[in-house]
Amino acid sequence: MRETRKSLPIALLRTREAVMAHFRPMLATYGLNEQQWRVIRVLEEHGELDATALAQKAYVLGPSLTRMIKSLAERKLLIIGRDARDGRRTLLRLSTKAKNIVAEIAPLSDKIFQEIQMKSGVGDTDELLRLLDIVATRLEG
Amino acid sequence: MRETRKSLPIALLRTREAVMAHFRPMLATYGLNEQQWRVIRVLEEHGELDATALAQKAYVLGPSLTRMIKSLAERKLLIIGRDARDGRRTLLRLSTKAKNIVAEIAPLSDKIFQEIQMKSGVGDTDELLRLLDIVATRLEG
DNA sequence: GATATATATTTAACATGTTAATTATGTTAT
DNA sequence: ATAACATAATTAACATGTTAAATATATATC
Repeated sequence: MRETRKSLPIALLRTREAVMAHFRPMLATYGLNEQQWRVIRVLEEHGELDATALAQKAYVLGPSLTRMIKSLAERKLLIIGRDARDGRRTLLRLSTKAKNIVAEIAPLSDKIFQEIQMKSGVGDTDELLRLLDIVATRLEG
Repeated sequence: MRETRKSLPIALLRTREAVMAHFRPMLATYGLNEQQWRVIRVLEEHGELDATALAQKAYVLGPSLTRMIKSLAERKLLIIGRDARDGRRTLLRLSTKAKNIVAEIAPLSDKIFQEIQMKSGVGDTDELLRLLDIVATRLEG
C-alpha cells in the first residue's frame, strides 16, 4: 500500500485543513462556516445564479444547498426567486446585507491569504495554485 | 475579492473532488466511504493506535471517529481494546478480515492512482504532491 | 492522600456530505 | 394534445464535520 503521506487525496485533505485553519476563526466571527462563505462569494462573483449553477461553482451538493438556502434566507443574506421562463429553477442572489459583509470580509481574507503566502513561500503557493488548476482541469476533462 | 478560481481553499477542494471521483466507486464496492478507508489504511500502516493518534493521522475528528469505530467494529473490521497502562485510552487495530480487504484494495488503488497520473501528467502529479507536503508542513509548523 | 489540574474519550446538538427517491416543470415525439 | 422522457429542486435517511459540554482516568501539588 502506498504510504499515507504519498496519497494524493490525503495530501490534499491535509493541506486544505492547514489552510482552512487560518480562515475559519475569521469567518466564525461573522457566524459563517466555510460552505456558507463559498456560496456567498460565488454569488458575489457571478451575481444571480440558479441553484444548480451555484452548487457546482461553490462545490456544494444540491441537498446541502437546499438546506443552506433556507438558513441563509432566514438570516436575510440571500434572496430567493423563481425563474419566470423556467418554473423549475430557483434563482439566488445576495442581499445588500450580505454584500456589506462581503465588503468587510474581503480585506481580512486577503490579509490571511498573504500570511499563508508568507509562511508557505510566495513562489511555492503560486506554483501550488497553478498545479491544482492543471491537475483538476485534466481530471475533469 | 480574490477570484474564486484563485482561492487556495477552493482550488484544494476542487482538485480533491476531481481525484476522489476516481476512487469512490471502487471503495463503494467494498461498502467503504473515504473516511472509513482512511482510518483503515492508517491502521494498516501503523498497527495498533489509540483513538487520538488515529484521528490525527486519518484526518478525522474525534467525535466522528467515535461513531465510525462503533460501526466498523460491528462489521468486524476493527478490534477495540483498552490500554492497560492508561485506562483512558482506547486502542484500535485491524481484524484479519480488514487486512484481507486492504490486500484486495491495494492493487486497485494503485491502478487508479496510475490512471490519475496518466491523466494529470506524471511529473505534474509528483510536483503537486511535493508542494502539498511543503505547504502543509510550513503552515502546520 | 485529598484536591486541583490535565488529558482521552464520549455525548449532544446541529451543520453539511452523500445517495436514492420524489415532486414539479419542461421538452420531445407521435 | 397526450404520452414518454428529461431536467431542477426537494425530501428522506443516514453518514461525517464541528464545537461545546460531560465523563472517566491520570498526574501534580500541597
